[in-house]
Amino acid sequence: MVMAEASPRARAGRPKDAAKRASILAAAQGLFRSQPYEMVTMEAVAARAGVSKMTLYSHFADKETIFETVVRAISDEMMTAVSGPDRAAAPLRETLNSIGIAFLTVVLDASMPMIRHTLSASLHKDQALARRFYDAGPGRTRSALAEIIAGATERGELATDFAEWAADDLISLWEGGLPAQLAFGFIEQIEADEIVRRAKRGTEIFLRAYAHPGNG
Amino acid sequence: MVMAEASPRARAGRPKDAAKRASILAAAQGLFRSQPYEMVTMEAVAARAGVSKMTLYSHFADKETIFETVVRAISDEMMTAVSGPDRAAAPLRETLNSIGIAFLTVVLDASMPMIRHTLSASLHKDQALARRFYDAGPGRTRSALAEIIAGATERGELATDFAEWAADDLISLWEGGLPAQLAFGFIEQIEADEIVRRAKRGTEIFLRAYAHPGNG
DNA sequence: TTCTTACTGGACTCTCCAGTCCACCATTAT
DNA sequence: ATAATGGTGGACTGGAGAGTCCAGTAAGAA
Repeated sequence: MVMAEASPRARAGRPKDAAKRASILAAAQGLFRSQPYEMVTMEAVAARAGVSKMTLYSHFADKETIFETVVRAISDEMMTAVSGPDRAAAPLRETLNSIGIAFLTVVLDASMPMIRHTLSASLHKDQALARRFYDAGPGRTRSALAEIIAGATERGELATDFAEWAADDLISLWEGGLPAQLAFGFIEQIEADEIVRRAKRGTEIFLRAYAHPGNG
Repeated sequence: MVMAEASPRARAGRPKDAAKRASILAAAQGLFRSQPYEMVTMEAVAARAGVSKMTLYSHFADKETIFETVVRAISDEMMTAVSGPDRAAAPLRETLNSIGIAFLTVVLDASMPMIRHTLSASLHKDQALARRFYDAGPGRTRSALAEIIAGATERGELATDFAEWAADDLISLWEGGLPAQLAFGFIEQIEADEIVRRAKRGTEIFLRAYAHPGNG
């Protein structure tokens, strides 16, 4: 008569449908990515998920919880994208390029601006969530880059003053004017080619700016 | 018995109070800068302006009109800030620095993120307004920079491939990670010193990346 | 089978907010 | 003075959307 089973305890009655939960999240993600938080209605989420509104509320406490779950999912996506292949072996330029591509892919191709936008709105309520999101995504990238840059500086490949600032520079160069363009709605979608081009170009300029005087 | 006077025809009755109109705009600007559009209530604007709600609606048709007027005011601010001193005489580095400072001052110190945020939300309704805003502000800066950079390239001071892209790079370097920081709410206010530091640093890195091989 | 929980659809409550109406007072032109 | 318009405060309307309730049905657990 063991009460607590390790595995998810099968309660009596009909179990919740995991597929429904998934489709709710997918629907919400789609909507949160294409419009600001306030404009996403629960009705719309339910309709898009092909689910009744009550089911929404049975799986998630409220709108904010759904949003938070979506954000967390994207955080995970970012984490895996950025901390992808091991970077010890490859030369600096290749390493930076591949991180840049991964970063831009998530940040831009996933059409993050709306999410980011929404985040800043919900900050007033939940600064902790924003912090988590930043730490999991952009913040992690920044740290990883700073580490790489510091290493390259120690090996004499680069001449940087302060690795973290240099990492900011590199990220900025990758992004170029894109976030603004997206925020203003001038751009809808970005092709993979374009992402690669931008990442490579940003890396190149970065390396030129921070080239060690001795090299090159 | 001329009907149409050139000057604003003095209609019968009590004239509108220009000061009230101004205080409404000031109040609205303050609010729109500190929170997203949807959260700014007309009640709040009226209260902050020290004016009744009806007066709001007598001066402006509706909430969107007030917002648009605020945005236009900031556009003007940006324009004058950026197209400030004549730039023919001064050396390139100084020119870029002063533009950078002006740009950052408006974009960051005026705590634009919320406005930008709001803009992107209202895009769905009024793409034209967003375009106007961009053209008056960031777009104008970009063009001016591209022109300057193209000139410097012709004179052999810089080695750039495509002036507009280089302008994007420069702006990105000025901004560093700030827009993101602001969007996430990690930063509230930025001091003038910090702006100057960032502008100078960005310019320096830009010049290093695009230095003409021949120069020193 | 029977019990328990999940899901549906729709009606419903609550709250918030943009925008309006009204009765009254204030200010200016003629 | 008188007409015409501006401003005030408060009550009001209308709409939208979050979250709830309920009666009925579906589906796994015991």
